[in-house]
Amino acid sequence: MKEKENSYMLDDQVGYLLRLANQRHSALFQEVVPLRLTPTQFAALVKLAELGECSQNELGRRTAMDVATIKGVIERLRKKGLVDVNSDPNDKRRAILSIPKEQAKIVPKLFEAGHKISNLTLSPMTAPEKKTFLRLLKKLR
Amino acid sequence: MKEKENSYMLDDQVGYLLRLANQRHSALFQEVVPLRLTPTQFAALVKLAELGECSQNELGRRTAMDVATIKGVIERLRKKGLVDVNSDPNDKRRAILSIPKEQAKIVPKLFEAGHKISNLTLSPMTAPEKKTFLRLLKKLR
DNA sequence: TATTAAATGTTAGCATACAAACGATAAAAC
DNA sequence: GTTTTATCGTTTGTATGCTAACATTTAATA
Repeated sequence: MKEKENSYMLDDQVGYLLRLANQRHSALFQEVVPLRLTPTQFAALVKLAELGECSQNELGRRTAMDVATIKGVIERLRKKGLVDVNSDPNDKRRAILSIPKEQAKIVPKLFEAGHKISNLTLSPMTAPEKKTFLRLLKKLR
Repeated sequence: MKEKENSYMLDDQVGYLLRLANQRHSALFQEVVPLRLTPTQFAALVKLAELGECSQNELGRRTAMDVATIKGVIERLRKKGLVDVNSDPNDKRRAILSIPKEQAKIVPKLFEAGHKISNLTLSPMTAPEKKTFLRLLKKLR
């Protein structure tokens, strides 16, 4: 059975609903996250914490950010003192990123905030719904 | 049972997955949509087609766009000749938006493209999965 | 009626997000 | 060993998306 193409319900379309869900998440994120981090800054930081050290391009790939996007994100994190940037002596193209030792203690706080934000975002769902939703959402990568 | 807060899997978090799903949708959108419309330009246009005439602020509310965002979107649509902007004689604050008569014929093409994009975006899912996913996604508004 | 409050649209600033083009460097192919 | 290709990072341009402050106009209230 084919859809009628003389009608279109914007409010039922997956793209529109994804935008709304993102808006919801971003608003909750902002209320909970420490240090006024943005979602992308947060993603870059926790992934860098996971990897330990990493080049800028690789961190971008691991967090699904364009080279131009990760560049700006790292620059703002650097200004906040949350990321160190050093040049790789073995590869003059590379910039090696790391979290300064003095800032290591914030990582557990980021994890805690992250869990809280995820729970808040999914709070309109029951436990089995959350599980189903995340499973299906992962298909859209 | 409480989550361990000494670990955090970015790739399993709803916010990150929503960003990835949005990226997927945007890429497909761009391949299919006519006139190089962006997702927000598209949303504003089809909602305006649905409403017939509308003030700028109301169109923003109906498409979940901030006043500053809808302002820029309408300005770009106006430059493309896809939206007319006229001042309301009964309310000097208002700008009345409409789709020019010469452009009315593009609306069915937008609907067709919109259906195609939604189908492509959800193509990794089975029919029942699509239904479940959209039902759950609507809870995150 | 005068004051207050609310709605509409504008502008500026910050932060993604992506495309495209570029120089420098390193790796692969010949 | 030289040429070709690929990778890394930078810069520019366009388009959201939000906050905040603002002027104008309209509606509500005292």
